[in-house]
Amino acid sequence: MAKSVTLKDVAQRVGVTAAAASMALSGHERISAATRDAVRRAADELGYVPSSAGRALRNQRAGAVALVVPNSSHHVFGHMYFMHVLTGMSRAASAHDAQVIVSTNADEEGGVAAYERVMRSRSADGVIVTSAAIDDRNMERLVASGLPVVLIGNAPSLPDAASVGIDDVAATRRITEHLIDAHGRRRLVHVTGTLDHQTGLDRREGFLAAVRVHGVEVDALVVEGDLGEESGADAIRALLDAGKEFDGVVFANDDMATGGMRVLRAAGVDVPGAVSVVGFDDFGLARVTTPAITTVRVPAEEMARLATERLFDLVDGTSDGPTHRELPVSIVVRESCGCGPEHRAED
Amino acid sequence: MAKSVTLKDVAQRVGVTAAAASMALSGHERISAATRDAVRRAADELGYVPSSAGRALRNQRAGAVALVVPNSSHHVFGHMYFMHVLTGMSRAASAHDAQVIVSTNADEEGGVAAYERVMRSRSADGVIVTSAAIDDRNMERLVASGLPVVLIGNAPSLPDAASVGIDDVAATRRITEHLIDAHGRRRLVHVTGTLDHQTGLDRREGFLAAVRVHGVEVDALVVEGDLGEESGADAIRALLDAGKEFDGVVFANDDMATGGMRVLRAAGVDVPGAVSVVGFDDFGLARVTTPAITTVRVPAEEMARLATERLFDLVDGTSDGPTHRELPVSIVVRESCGCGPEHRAED
DNA sequence: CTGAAAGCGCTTACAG
DNA sequence: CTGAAAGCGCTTACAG
Repeated sequence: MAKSVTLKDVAQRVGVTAAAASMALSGHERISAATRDAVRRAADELGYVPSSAGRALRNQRAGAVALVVPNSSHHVFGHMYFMHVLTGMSRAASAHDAQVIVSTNADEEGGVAAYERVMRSRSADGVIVTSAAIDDRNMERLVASGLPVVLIGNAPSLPDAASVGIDDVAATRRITEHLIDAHGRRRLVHVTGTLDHQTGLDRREGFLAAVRVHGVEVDALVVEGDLGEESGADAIRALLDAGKEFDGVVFANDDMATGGMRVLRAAGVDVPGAVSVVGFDDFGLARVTTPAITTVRVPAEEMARLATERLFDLVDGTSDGPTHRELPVSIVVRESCGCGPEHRAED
Repeated sequence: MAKSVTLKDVAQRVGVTAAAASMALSGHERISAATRDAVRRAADELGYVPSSAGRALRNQRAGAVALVVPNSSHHVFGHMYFMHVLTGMSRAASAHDAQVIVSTNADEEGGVAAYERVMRSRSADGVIVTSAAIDDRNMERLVASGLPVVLIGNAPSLPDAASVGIDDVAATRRITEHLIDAHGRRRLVHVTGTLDHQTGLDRREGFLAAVRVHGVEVDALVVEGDLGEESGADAIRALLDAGKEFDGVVFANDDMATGGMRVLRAAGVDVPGAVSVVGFDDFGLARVTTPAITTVRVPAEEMARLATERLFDLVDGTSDGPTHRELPVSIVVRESCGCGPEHRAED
């Protein structure tokens, strides 16, 4: 490793101690303006940047936050989602001069879960966890340990956890009602997400609430999917093969909607003429399919930004206990439901 | 911060010094098997994980590698690309017990570039840089500084840099030739990427080489794009408005191809009937459009994995100077060119 | 063979 | 007011 510039180097050049140089750089008042400026100039000239390790050790603080991605969700969520989350985290972390560590947690069964490794090694001062399965024991342990954690999403089973999410139930209910009210659809199908994740349960509940209220539940069908494009295709194929009749499909995400629409088209079923389709997420895919998908826009980046802000509060001790923050979502109306050109229905 | 378990805690429980405990955990031979096991058991029981800061300070090594994303390329590359890169990096980093830091480098004009901050603060032992502009002075400085850096992509202007890339020229030439040879297209258009990036130049060169060799350069048109979906749309719209005639378009990426196809469809031009279209990247988008896009599959994850392996070689000093590694690419034949069902043409 | 010091780079509490 | 020690957690080179 190339020898790097330390505080001592800066101090020596100015003829003060490292301690004084440290204070000078931090603007401590006991250092005269003259030496303060001299030290800062020297630091600039030498290209001094504080050692993160030295600082972390002394301050008992890593100056970094981590994004932890449970194994289970590797296939579960599309890549785009994580990019939005990373972008949001980076934005917040930059504002706090902190680094972002990504722990895509390969395969760790027994032993300390990757969640905890990051924390116990103090590489990060806190972690953002997203899309963990409901019964993820490691999550529970981590939250119980008292280490700073903020979840993205809703976790009713972890009431002690700070979290930032959206109202999946209400959103799915609204978009389902759009099919019923605006398009007169009555024979509705819901293709669920993974049901070991809270979003899967919530979106299904929202769908069921809508059909119940509108009295069209007798014809409603629920098919289990896994959020993958193929599972959307499989679900529709199974329905068609079984001779089921339906005029609207509420997919728990856009990926499945894409797969489902592909099968419908191949079967000669017109979307949205014969069957209205809606999705969920709007992470990029929904806009580029043909027809473009009417969907619920999940503000992933903003969720991540807020979650990270909250995490810093926790780390700094500037906060008052865990709270759940809920963000509004909007429905982005495109073509797959039968509406005209794209527009957005605000919350 | 919750008080964490240190080596001293482990040592005390067993009744040895921290130094001995350290050696025991690392399996140093001077520690007897009995105490070695006792220490390890104690470490397990207490949930001891070494402090990354302590270790980094002592070892003069962060145990982390960073992914640096220049500002300039925020819009330039789609999100998917970065996820592939991150996945590849994580894989390699895990194998070396290293963390991955993401430096999405907000806005830093003067002063030390984010590139260098990460390195000088020794938060990371080396960095992977992807998609830097050709004339990025900070890149040059970083490479010149001798700090471990590996580029993803080709950088002929930085011969001293280790890098992992693909042959953009050959790949674009091949896919252009596919339009000429397999589909008899003669009036070809190329919509370029950003020309301040090497891939932009290389893909254009590949296109030009193909039309030259096949004697169809008289009708060839080159339009400058910026890799964004809209710029693909704009390029085609301009061509149509100008009354240009063409029967094949080689887009420098799939995003632009998507935008271009949208405009063609809106103008009533059949793809691939009247105009064949091909893209580049295959990061996910090309598969879901209608028609699906025939494209060059860029092995981004594998490039990142190899680049990271190379980076560790550099960090460890296990390597012999900078080298450029080139990965093979394949052409994924789908519908937009006029071919039948999807298949892949290997390199 | 083993015990314990030294020192990585930093910052703050303490001694003078 | 200012100088310099102490100590964060770790590991290895050194002293005994």
